[in-house]
Amino acid sequence: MKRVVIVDDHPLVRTGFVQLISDEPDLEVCGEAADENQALELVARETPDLVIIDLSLAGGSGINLIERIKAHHGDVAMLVASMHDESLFAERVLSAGALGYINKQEAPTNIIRAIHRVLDGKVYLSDKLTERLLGGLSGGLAAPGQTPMQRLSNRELEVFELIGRGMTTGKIADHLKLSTKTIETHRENIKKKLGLASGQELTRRAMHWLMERG
Amino acid sequence: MKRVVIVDDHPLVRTGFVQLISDEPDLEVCGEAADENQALELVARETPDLVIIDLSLAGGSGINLIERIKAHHGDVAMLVASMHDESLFAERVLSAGALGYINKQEAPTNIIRAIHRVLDGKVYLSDKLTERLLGGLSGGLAAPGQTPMQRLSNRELEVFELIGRGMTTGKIADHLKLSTKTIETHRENIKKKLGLASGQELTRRAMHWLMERG
DNA sequence: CACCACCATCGGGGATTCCCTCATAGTATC
DNA sequence: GATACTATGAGGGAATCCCCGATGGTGGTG
Repeated sequence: MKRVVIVDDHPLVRTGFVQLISDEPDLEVCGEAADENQALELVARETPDLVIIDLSLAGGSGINLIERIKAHHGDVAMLVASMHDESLFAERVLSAGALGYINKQEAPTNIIRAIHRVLDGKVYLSDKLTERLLGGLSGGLAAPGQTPMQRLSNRELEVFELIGRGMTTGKIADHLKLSTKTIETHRENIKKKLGLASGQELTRRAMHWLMERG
Repeated sequence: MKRVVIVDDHPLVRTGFVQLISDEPDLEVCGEAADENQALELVARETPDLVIIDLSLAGGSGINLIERIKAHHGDVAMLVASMHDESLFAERVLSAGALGYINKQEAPTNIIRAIHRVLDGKVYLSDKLTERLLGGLSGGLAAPGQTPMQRLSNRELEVFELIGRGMTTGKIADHLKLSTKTIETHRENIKKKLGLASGQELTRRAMHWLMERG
């Protein structure tokens, strides 16, 4: 019998999880929390096998909670449930210490599957995202253990940063005194290295990256 | 015994509602729907006393659904449940035909209270919001220029949100079954109303806005 | 009712960007 | 030197951006 703790600031969603998990013969809910402090206290007291964490917690993005649980109870499995598009957060969530990322819109069957996979110590991501992440790695075998970001050349990083500042392709070309075509190529290469599907996503990613380092 | 239909694209939240409502002696759930079409068909077939509607439905902002239900079944009560901050949507929702607006973060007690009020044909809003709306009426009639965001029309708000999700113009047109040209015009008008200079800025603003409200 | 303001829906047309593919010179790395 | 990566650029078709304008609908206001 695996014991599960649920962290979500929406009572309705918590109830949904409890119902879903209670229907499984090998799972039981041993506690609910609505915020970060409650969650930490609960995990310390109950020492559950799994913690399900909502990303959009009020106050403290959820990622922080993952890191703190990881630090104090390294052996507990964590599954993140979010309503955001995964592509934005999945990597950060994994590197913070969680084992899986699932969207709340998913069918209950998939949620259950994710829970079981994570309890087995395996990573769970949607097929689409797994594809994307693995694709990014296989694209360049040259630099194995590196972050996708670290694989960017200096020039590419420079362009990436300017994109994050909201500059258009033309402005960047102007600013760096290069051809528009060159910037377009850089954009393509960056997208390839980071495993991004569209220019919009590139802009999005660049912005987020900039925000994290002031 | 009052009969309730639930419209929400998150299975977990639906389960939560069902649980919550089943615990009330005078309420029962007579159907669930995950999108607009299912919802309309269900309401026509079951003729419930109350429809609980999630605002952030995938495809057709929920406001549209309210209007269509109002048009075809004017006598059914509608309560909107959202995870968004009420201030932006409450007025739109009421003028579209719903009787109440509640945040999913609310305690179950409050949700039940809202359901009962709306079933009685009365308006339900949070204390804070009631205050604000009434205050707005009595205090200054200069109600017009509130937040720039509030000056967006329903459709524009819908497009804005999809932009924030990273959808391209084409995807949005496809998603809403509209011409690309229409979406382009909406983008232009949004930019004008929010005082944005470029499409990049529009994307940026839309993303930020989305992140702040989960 | 007539009028006006706004809304939602489309189109034209030129400038720009996107996206994919290819190419060349320089520079490491081995 | 051979091989890889980097930085620079081009070609071309599709899509988008951004400035116009247009139509029908709806909601108020005199």
